[in-house]
Amino acid sequence: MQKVTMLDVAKAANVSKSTVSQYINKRYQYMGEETKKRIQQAIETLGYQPNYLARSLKQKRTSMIGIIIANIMHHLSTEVIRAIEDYCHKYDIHAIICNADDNPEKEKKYIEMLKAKQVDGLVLFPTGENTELYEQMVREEYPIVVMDRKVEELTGKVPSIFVNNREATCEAISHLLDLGHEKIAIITEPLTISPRIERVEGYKQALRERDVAIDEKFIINCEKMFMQEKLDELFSYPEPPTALLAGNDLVFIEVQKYIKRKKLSIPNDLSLIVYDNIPHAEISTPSVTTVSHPAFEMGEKAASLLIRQIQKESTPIEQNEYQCTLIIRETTGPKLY
Amino acid sequence: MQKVTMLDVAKAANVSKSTVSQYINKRYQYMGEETKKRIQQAIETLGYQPNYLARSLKQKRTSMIGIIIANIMHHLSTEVIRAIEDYCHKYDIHAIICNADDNPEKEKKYIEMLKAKQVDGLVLFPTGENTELYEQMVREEYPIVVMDRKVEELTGKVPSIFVNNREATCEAISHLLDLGHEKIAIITEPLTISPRIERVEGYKQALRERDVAIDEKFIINCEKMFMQEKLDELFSYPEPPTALLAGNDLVFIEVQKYIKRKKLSIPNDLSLIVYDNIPHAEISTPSVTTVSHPAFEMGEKAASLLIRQIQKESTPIEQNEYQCTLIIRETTGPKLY
DNA sequence: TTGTAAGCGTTATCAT
DNA sequence: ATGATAACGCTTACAA
Repeated sequence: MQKVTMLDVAKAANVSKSTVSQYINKRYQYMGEETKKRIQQAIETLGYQPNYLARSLKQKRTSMIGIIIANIMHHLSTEVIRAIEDYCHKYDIHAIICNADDNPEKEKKYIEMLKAKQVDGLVLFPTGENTELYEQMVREEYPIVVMDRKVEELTGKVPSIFVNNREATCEAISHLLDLGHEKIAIITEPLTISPRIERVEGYKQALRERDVAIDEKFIINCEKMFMQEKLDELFSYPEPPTALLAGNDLVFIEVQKYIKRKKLSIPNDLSLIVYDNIPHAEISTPSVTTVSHPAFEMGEKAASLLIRQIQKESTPIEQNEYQCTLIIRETTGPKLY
Repeated sequence: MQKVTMLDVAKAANVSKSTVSQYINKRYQYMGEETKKRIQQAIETLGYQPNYLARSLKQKRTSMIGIIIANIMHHLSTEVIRAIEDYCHKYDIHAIICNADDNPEKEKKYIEMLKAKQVDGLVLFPTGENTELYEQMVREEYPIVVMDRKVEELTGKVPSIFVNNREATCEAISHLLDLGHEKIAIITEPLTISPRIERVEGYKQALRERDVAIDEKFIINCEKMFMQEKLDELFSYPEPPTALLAGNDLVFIEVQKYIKRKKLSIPNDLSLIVYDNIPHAEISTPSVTTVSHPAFEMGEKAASLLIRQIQKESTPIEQNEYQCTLIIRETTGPKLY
């Protein structure tokens, strides 16, 4: 295995380590043609591969960044990751992905691990629970970009990327109202993080703007494992909802299960909007009306902001707000039968 | 940022670097209680975090492995990755995922990059096109586990994990025959890698076993971008197929598009089986009959085989064949209307 | 144009 | 029980 070192190459080429190093790093300003050839020759015959570890240790940068994802199961996460990776690729930077699984312990562990591995910076979808750690990183001026979830210790202190949850949800609900729905429900996971709170706010705002009474029974916030029973309850009311907004893609799965179990016909029995990009929205039958993130742009922006920080360029500590858009498809379309 | 080093801790605690190192590595066989406390104290007040880079350089192991995925878009990939990560986690090993995107160039680049980063070993879903590189790794006795695709340079030389593509496909087609179908089509991507070839073989075998004529027109192997037109052609024959096997999850997407475009009703107009685990097979409507991989076990096995090699334990160079299973759901069920 | 040597932050081998 | 000191494989002044 990897045993051939730069010194071996140097010996084989009859030059010194440093000359080989120059060659490897393409700093052949004044290097003799002859020497280059000998070195290249030696590298090939020995099958030499530089040891990035050693280089990183010396250079104090690893050309790696970390991405701490709150929950990898969200499709948005994978899209953003992909965009970040693609962007980093251009800079020969490698991204290491860690899934905190909505668990602050894991988040902490991963952040510490990545820093120990000397990654040059972090894109963070925070759980929100590691206050001290966040503050410490801000103090250290460790390069960070925060995404998706607002946490007090970080907003205004590091570049951030959010979306217009409130407004986009408001627009979605307005669309349902336009279609004539009056009994509209919303179902989300517990209101522990900012996007969920903002989405419920947007829901209420839309109803208020149109003078539709807000019925708290139509607002469900619970863990996924309790959603089946909550949905049972919801639809057993005398006047059940005729439209439903699923607060994210994972919630949608629960809704789908319910729909299947009750053999509901969509959109005949129930109109449906799903928050978040979901993979088969377009091609499933019926196709799914969604509130969709510009995931690609968000990821690109995150990567560029992080890389700027790493390269010590002045980086505006701004909150970048991206616009989610309502994409109307068949689940809110005209009745099918 | 990270500037506090072991030496700083040593000074603060009034001991030497080596003592701190002992402490960090929990080798306090003979270490004084008093000393331990002082060191711990110093670590905390300084906020010291060990530099894994330096450690790895010295120890010649990084506690990282690489996973080269041929195509991350396959759901099987993500499941296997997840299983590998979980398993590695127990050994404090971190997995770095690289997506070769079915591109041999990228595969080569990533393999070389990962080796340069000194990862301790590789789980490889090979594209099959990097003959020399594969052979080189075998020569170097670099720890490797190969998955999913058989390539000549590697089989029999490194531990491998495959599935019974032929038999499982045969079973799937037999099921369709049992249901009374006689016009059964199969659609896959081009026959460039072993699993696809084996699946088509299984298809033919099933028909032969039941004395059903093989109609080459019913065997489609083409790039995804041409599938729509091929499907148009397929269903415009005088006697179009009444059942279809989609050769993997990505092909299924194309099939879904077609179904939607033609407003086919499944399984009334067409029975459907999809090879590969697909995420919503169970909860979509109609639920999808699949030939499903034991992805979790495969991933675990891969990880364990790799870790054994890394730890220099004797590792059997065997081909582990896992069994795919036919899971019958509604797309091959009785007609719905 | 190339070589010498110091250092990056650890671990590991000896001494003490 | 703890400390000196030499690696690990590379980069980078600076010297030649």
